[in-house]
Amino acid sequence: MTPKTTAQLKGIKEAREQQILDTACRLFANHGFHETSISQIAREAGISKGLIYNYFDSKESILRDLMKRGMDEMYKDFDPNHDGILTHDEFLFFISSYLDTLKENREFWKLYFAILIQPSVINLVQEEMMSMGIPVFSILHKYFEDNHYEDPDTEFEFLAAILSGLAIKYINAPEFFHLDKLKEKIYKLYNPSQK
Amino acid sequence: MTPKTTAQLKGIKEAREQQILDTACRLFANHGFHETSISQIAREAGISKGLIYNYFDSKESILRDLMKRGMDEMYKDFDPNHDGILTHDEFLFFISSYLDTLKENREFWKLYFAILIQPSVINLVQEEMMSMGIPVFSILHKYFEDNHYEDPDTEFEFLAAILSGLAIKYINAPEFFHLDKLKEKIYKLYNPSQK
Amino acid sequence: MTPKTTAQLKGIKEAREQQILDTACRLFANHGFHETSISQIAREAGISKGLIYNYFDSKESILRDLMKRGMDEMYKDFDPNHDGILTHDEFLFFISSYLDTLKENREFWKLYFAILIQPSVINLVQEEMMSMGIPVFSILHKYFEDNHYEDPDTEFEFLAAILSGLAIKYINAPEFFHLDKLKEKIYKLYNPSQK
Amino acid sequence: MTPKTTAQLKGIKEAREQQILDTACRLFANHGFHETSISQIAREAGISKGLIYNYFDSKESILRDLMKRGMDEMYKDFDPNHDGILTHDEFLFFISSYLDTLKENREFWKLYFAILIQPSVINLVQEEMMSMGIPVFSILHKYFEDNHYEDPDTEFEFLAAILSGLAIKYINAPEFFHLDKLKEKIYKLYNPSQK
DNA sequence: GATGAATGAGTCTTCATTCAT
DNA sequence: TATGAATGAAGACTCATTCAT
Repeated sequence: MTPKTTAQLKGIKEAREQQILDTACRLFANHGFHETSISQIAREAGISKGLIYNYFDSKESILRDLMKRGMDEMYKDFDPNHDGILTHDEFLFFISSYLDTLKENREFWKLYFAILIQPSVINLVQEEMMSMGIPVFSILHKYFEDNHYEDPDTEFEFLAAILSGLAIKYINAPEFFHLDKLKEKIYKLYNPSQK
Repeated sequence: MTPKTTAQLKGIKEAREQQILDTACRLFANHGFHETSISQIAREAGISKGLIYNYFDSKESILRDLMKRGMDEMYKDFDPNHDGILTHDEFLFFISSYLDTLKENREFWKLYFAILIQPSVINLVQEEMMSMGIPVFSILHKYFEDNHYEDPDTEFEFLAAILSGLAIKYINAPEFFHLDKLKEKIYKLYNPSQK
Repeated sequence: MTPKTTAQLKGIKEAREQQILDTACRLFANHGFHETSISQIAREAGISKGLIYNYFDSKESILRDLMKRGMDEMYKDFDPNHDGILTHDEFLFFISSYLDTLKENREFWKLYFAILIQPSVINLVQEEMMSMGIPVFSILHKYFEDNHYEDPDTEFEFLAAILSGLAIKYINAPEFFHLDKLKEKIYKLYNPSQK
Repeated sequence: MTPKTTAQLKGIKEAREQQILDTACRLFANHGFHETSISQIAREAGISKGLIYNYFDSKESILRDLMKRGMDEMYKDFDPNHDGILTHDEFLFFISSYLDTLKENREFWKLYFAILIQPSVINLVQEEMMSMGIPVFSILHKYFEDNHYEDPDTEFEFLAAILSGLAIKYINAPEFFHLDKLKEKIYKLYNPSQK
């Protein structure tokens, strides 16, 4: 009577979904969103074009899903006790895990920055990026205020630039960019004794 | 009556070419390369689609030309006496004029970073970017060596990250990014007294 | 425990079949044949896509079946004693029940006329329509001959036009078309005293 | 300097546009709107798919154009002096030219009724059909009022049904439908002496 | 019998590029 | 030189139909 069990179906669906997202992330990141075709994703994921539309409403929605999951992953180590306040240790821990995630999720970061830059694409995922990004930014900003930095605005902007710059450089040439040493340098920069 | 002189013709040709490049730069930067059509460039430049192909072989070649000219412009203030060596003042001047050019040529920089990030597009302009970029990078690196920085590699990578990061942040939100104050902060960072 | 009897199974099958046909009729009539998808029929009938193919060979065969059943229903009141001859009363009764069925089976009629008009679709159901339609037409024609109308051909054509026209108008705007009054008008038209 | 003259271009454009409309009308009428593909129109018009989009924004807009032109043509003989009032002669003339146009523009009428019936299509051209249809209907209705028919509403509905019915029958089987004789019959019907 | 994941051909539409004038 | 009509390949998306379970 009953065809495939619910559990079986759920398993298949989740595996397929992840398979599509992984392939799409890699292709979007390396070739661009508009430059990657659904056919290409299907081909590389080893499935048919049509099947993709059983799992996602549109090419855009794949991107949105990708961003949403990436953002969740990206900020999971941020402000660990979720009190909206960053201690110095939490601040350093954030920087450290940010640099670590660059290594671990290079493909996502490539995608993230490619999208950040393309107005035609950013509009598609603005909501996803904003919902995560804004709280992080404001907590970081607050950190500089709370710690009595002379010019918290500029400090925040500077840190944001460094973090973006490191990311963009590393994702494009990981073999020439030594994150561990750079991490140390940043640590020194934000060591209270030298503030 | 009198047929135009060769010089006149050349003048017209160059003007048209520049007109096409300017329009293309603006559109590529604001809407993306693949999202900008030749028709759109023609329309906004006030000429016909066909005419563009009298000046450029293809859409790609417009992009290549654009990058080539942009790079020339971008590094024209670098190492002013072309001795391959950067004095401290020349170093600061480079940073300063780099930040200035971000303001003046925001459109080009938008394009530059969008392209930098997409390997599939970068291949089209790799030659142009390399031929200009490598000497700059090696001279900067040499600066840190010559000035006996502890770890010139890391210093260079860090500076490169800062400059890229500033650019990418400023490009995307110029109203929230205060380049003048950031310039000061960087100056302090590289002030010998604090090395 | 006891496996279902053949009769029970047959009952289920017929119920399912009717359920599919009803849903399909409603959707085909309201959205068009090509605009209605098998998924939609399945969803609205509360069954799975695949199951439809246990009952019908194809989407087209659903339409064919629908037309066949509709035609049967449509002419069941025609020439009640099946003698191939229409008395005046039978003639009026036919007109009356035709108008009544427009009200009762508006959905089917919508479908019928939509199909009637599209030769490319009519081919799919031609056989069904012909096998029912032709006898009706010839009996009607005979009625005008038997009753010594001046020009039976034209009379028949005229009546056919009226009946089709009433249908098409009523189907599309039942709230603006008053079948009862129109029925009276037609009755008068065919009242022998005014022939 | 100047490429093709303006006149030449205009000539080409108009010819092409008409060529596309003619082909589309024939195909839409005979196979249905949704069932006709742009490729098919292009193929039968002897041009490329892409070219169609130089002349029309979309498949829908072809249909809209078609309806608009057809409506204009269709009502050009209606209420010739445009005073909003139909004399008896104008009334008969309208019926006569309506029947004539059925012969002359059979393809358009096929399209018109096919569309009238399909809810999925009628929405696309509602505006075009309403803008012409409503004034005509109200003037016809007024004719029956002005001429003191017992029940103008029913008279109007009846006439509308006859005209639609004649059309639908004729366009589907012109060889079996004798418009001239039917015209005479209708004339008699509306001859004042028999009112 | 019943399910729904999977397929792939087909649809509308866009656009870089060519070419007659 | 300059135009824009014309082409055709490619893209996102839909859907009838199949089939393993």
